Amino acid sequence: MTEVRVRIAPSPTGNLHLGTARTALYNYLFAKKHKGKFVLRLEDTDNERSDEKYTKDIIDGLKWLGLSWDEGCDIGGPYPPYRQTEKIDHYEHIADKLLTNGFAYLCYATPEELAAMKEEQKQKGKSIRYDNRSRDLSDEARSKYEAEGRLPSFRFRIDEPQDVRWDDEIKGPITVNTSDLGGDMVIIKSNGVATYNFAVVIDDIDMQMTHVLRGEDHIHNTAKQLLLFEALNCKAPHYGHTGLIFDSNDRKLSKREHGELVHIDFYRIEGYMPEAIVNYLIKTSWTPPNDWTSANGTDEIFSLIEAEQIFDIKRVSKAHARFDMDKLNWYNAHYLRSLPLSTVTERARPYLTDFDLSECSNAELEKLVGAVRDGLTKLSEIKAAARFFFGNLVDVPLDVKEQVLSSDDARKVLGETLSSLSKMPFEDPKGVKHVVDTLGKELGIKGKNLYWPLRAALSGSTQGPDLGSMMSVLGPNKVQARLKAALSNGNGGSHV
RNA sequence: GGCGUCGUGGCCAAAUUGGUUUAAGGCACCGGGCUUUCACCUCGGAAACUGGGGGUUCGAAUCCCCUCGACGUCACCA
Repeated sequence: MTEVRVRIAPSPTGNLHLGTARTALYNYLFAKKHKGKFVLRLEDTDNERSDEKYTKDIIDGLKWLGLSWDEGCDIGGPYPPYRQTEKIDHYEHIADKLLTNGFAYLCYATPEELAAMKEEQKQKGKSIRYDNRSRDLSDEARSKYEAEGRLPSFRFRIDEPQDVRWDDEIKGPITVNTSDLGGDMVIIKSNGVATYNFAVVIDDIDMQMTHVLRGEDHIHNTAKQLLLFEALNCKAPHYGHTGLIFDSNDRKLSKREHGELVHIDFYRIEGYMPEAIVNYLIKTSWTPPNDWTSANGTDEIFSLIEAEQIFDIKRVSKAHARFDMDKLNWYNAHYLRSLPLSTVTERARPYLTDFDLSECSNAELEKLVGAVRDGLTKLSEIKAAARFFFGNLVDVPLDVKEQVLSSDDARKVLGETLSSLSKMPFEDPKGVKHVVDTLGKELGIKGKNLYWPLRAALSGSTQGPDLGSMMSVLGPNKVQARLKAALSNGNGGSHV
């Protein structure tokens, strides 16, 4: 059996898109599952829109997700080049061959003429297509056009009608009639550059691809490409087409309509865990085998590694995927609190640049992150959640002061806690909490009346992580300072 | 418009590929427990006659026909 070879072939005309990432994931998983090779190829023949910065974003994004490839435009491999602009001549050379075999011909129609033709077809209510007008140009006509200085494009003959069929890895049998392909297709543009459909076929041949998994917006391209494989007398790869990703209104996810929401980088910046994105993206259109449960005891949560073992292209849904931010958030919250604390802490650092991190050791920072991570859905929220920790004192809003700190009971709680500080095992959250509880019992104060004054005095808010962890994180010095401050101006001072 | 693909609770989706499924599970939602609130965790609940209509069959979400809807595609973009 030949080795499985698949690829992701983005065009660097924009940042890494959610859909591209999902397709990359499926290809990657397919390769891993079959112990094959995964290739990253750049389809950059559109020199108008291509940009190096997009190439960087795409590569960085794929790596961030945890994907790696065996061959690619950045690392090379046995079938170079992996960038279409570096093999323009090669495409033209193959096109020449098609020309001499009669599979292709030169077309001298100008963009204006083609536009006029389409306009006319539109007027008549006919479907828009190329009318194959240059198929059998006489030598005289050709010389005349040449003399006019017209630059020809290469067109590939598409005989019609004729059914093109293939057994799609995801959708099952698909049939497309050549009459619906829009007429003879351009394979080399008049500027000498290969079109997408032509370059892809040559590349897939050169790189010996065995499977092509991509979005269903390529179904008609597949028909065209299959014809090209035939003309080139090469074995075509197997194809699989996934449904596209839509929003809740059945609109395709697009930069135009959804802005940054379609870019992987947006999620990285917002503080989503790559593990969550990967898990979510894979799960949107694919379900693990029925009898499988992950180490987590569920078939919802799984890692890339786990997916590599059990991925089966046949279980990719035929239907469209729907982007569901709630579910993504659920995944992210899950990973935020189940990933190793050290990992989350490292990833949290960039979000805490407002604070003076030299103030705390790495161990203290981990403790802090550990205390607040349960309440987060994404890391960008940690700035607000962790604010209470930094600085010796804390700002207590006036209304909180009045409502929570001004009563006699509140002052009693603060005062007693202050004098019990020496009894508190600060390294142990539960122990600290226990001391507070005991104290409450002695004072005959419990519930909110007991906890809220402490919360307010220590963090400026009545909400937040568990009181014990909070005090433990703050440590004796800050706790003492803040309790004192609250006690000294609990009746109205507005400064810290 | 032509051609193509898809259609199971509010959303995603399973159903050993026609047979104990009185249609899994997750998200969201609602309620109980745990908790100082929120959250986390945990337990439970409500929610679909499988787009609609016909067939075939002892039996259909699964097969056939019709119909509706959504989306894709009809470039010298990729």
